[in-house]
Amino acid sequence: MGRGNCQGQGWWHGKFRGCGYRLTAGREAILDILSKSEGHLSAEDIYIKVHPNYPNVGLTTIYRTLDVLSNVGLVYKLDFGDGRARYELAQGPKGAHHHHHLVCTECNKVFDYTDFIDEEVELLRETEKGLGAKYNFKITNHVLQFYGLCEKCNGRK
Amino acid sequence: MGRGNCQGQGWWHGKFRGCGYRLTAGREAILDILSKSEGHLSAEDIYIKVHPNYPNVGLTTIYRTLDVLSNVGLVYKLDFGDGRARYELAQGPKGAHHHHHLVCTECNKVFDYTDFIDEEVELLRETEKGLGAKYNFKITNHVLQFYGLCEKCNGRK
DNA sequence: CTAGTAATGGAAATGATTTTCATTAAACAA
DNA sequence: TTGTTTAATGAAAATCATTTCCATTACTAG
Ligand SMILES: [Mn+2]
Ligand SMILES: [Mn+2]
Ligand SMILES: [Zn+2]
Ligand SMILES: [Zn+2]
Repeated sequence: MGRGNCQGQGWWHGKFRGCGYRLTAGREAILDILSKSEGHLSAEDIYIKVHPNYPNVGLTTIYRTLDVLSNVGLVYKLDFGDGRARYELAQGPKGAHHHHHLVCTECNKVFDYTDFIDEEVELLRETEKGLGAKYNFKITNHVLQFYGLCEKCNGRK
Repeated sequence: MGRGNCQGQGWWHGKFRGCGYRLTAGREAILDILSKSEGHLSAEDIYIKVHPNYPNVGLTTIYRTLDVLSNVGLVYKLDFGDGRARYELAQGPKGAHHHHHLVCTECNKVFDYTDFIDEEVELLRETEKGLGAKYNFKITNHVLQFYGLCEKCNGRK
């Protein structure tokens, strides 16, 4: 990374710096990996991908950075029930790419899908409104995931 | 499955035995606690409640039994994102009591709700069908949870 | 450039859950 | 009832993702 140049790098600079966080090499490396990979990486996945280029970025920093990034809203922390958190970029250069997840309980592959998103979002919004009113609950987010067997694993039985 | 009930036993006796599992004191104690408590107990919660009456039932057995029970379909294993699994009876003597969850991210209380269940279930079924067809995915279950601040925690800000 | 302090990495700690293994006790046939 | 089979059990040790500690480093404003 060239020193002294704080502008014109990644598209996330503005948002990141705007929240009062320092922009370090390790953090950029992590964002870089996340933006170049197909989502759903675990902390260790990221560590393994970052390490060759930044051997001095430790796993601890990966965890800490992912925490910061998800607080800032740049990444989503996902839980597919396999005992380790997964992370994906909340938005790309073009903006948010809203999707939901289909998880294979056999091979643990995760599939993004956007079909039905509109109806889902519509119902979820309505439900949130209704529940919020009835229970005086201020809903901030939700989790909707489908689990099952992917084509490959289903055929293999 | 389904086999004659032995008299004087819990309502789960038939289902449990029908699956080829032995019915032990520890297992009955755990089912008993689950059926008498308002759901969402962690393994340790259950251990603490079972221990006074069955001091010789260890935490290991609690975990093992909960695993068996959820395989048999008698309990649901729930994950509210606080790092420990929670368990609730899948059905009472009267049958299934389908509900969804509202989780307070501040005090970690979990609220059951049945409102909107019909619309939710309808949409979920439709989505499952559509996704199953499009991705050749055999969907077996789903998770839908809302997170936010309960009345108390929201007011306290 | 320098002071102030956020960020870092490696080691140790944490904590829920699982595994190991010797022992106990359901289930069932005799 | 009694004996046989083998599932179930408890205590301790192991796992393993994530967090905490703490001494050191390095962004950044001034
Ligand atoms: Mn995704
Ligand atoms: Mn519940
Ligand atoms: Zn699969
Ligand atoms: Zn609350």
